[in-house]
Amino acid sequence: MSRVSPDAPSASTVSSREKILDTAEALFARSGFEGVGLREVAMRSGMSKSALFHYFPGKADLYSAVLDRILGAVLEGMGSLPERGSAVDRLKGLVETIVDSLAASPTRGPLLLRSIVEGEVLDDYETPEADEKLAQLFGAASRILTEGAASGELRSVPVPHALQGLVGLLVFHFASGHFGEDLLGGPIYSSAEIRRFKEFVVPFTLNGLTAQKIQD
Amino acid sequence: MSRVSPDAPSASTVSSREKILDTAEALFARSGFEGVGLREVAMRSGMSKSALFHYFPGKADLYSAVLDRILGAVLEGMGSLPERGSAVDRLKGLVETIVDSLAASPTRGPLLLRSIVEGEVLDDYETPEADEKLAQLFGAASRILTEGAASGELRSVPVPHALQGLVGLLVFHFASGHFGEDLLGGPIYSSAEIRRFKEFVVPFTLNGLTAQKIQD
DNA sequence: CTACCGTCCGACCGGTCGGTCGGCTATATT
DNA sequence: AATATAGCCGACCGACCGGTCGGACGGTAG
Repeated sequence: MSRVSPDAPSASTVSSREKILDTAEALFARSGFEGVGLREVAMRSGMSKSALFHYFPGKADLYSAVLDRILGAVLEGMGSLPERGSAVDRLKGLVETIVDSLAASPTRGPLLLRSIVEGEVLDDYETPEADEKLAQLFGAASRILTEGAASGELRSVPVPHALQGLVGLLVFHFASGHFGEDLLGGPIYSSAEIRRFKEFVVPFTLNGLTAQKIQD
Repeated sequence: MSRVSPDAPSASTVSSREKILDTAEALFARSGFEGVGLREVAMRSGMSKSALFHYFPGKADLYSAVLDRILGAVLEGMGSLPERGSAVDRLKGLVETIVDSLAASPTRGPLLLRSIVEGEVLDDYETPEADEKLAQLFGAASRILTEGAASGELRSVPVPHALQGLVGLLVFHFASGHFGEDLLGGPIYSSAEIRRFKEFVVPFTLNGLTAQKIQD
């Protein structure tokens, strides 16, 4: 037994499994959990539905795997963020990094937002892995907010509300689909639009969270 | 012929139709368009599925009617807002009014957000009535932003981005379900939480959009 | 050569989907 | 009394759902 990993799969397994994940990510992002049929996932992955069940025990597990992969990608992007320094700078870096992660693939925002909104009826895909990643993500963000408030750099706002506001601002923008494109008058995932969005959302967030007096 | 309206329905018609709308609104908000079966809507409305088709030609029409009713309610709440005065005050009034409208029923936020996210695959329920109401809503909001920017009261931000940010901030909060309740540590639709949310989101929005200099 | 195992398939299962159809009943009109 | 109409129902349709099952195929190890 010379295998390094106890479950190292063959090359074709890897490609098939990843192909399924890619396909499922795109479809789940577009149509949601209930709106996607495993037949379509399998067909677009170039295999039969039975083969799909060879890699994932069921639809919910497939969804979980997709969600977990996205959370991992977002978290990975946050890995290089500095842990110390000006809270404003760190907050700016956090927002820009999350925007970059969401902008990297047009499926991430929609899928994340759907997973939240659809979470009411589907607690199935709440895996420990995803929970852990989510906790890390929010932990890093809330650390910036609390430390910034302690140093007086940021306004003292309720951290949970600020976190939820950030999610709403950032994730929704990339999940708004036709609605957003109608409003903005063009594609959301063009590099120009991503730049414009950053130019709006970074100052908006910083202005909203920094300690400033309204001159009246 | 003493009827005032040419299609004035009987009392039972009104109650049945409204019962269907109420039931459908709750179910669509929880499970989305694809996740709701007309059998369940009919059963919970106290009638057979066939009777449901007597009132609505199809599932998409039912969804459209639900959506239109919600947009009408939000728009109605905005009717008493002043058209003149300080842009900051008007913006504050707008945000608080929208929050009140969304907080009035726990189905409105989820349904609105879902209708946006699911809009990719379902352009069916884009009725002229809903489009008109949406245009009025955004028109009122964008008027505040442009006039405020012209008078120097507000920062000069791209209006579409600001509108989309507002939608993300406000609608997402009330549509975040279990996710939001876990984050906030309690129910979203309690009067205490609604007050806390206002206390966060109003200054956050005003600080984000008013013209202030970051002292550095 | 044989036995095994990962990969994949077609056929099938019970069940649910949105939607249709013909007909029943009660009320209102003529 | 006869007719029309609104409101409602049970039965049914073809399509699709997630999931199961037995087996085919090919590479690899003994």
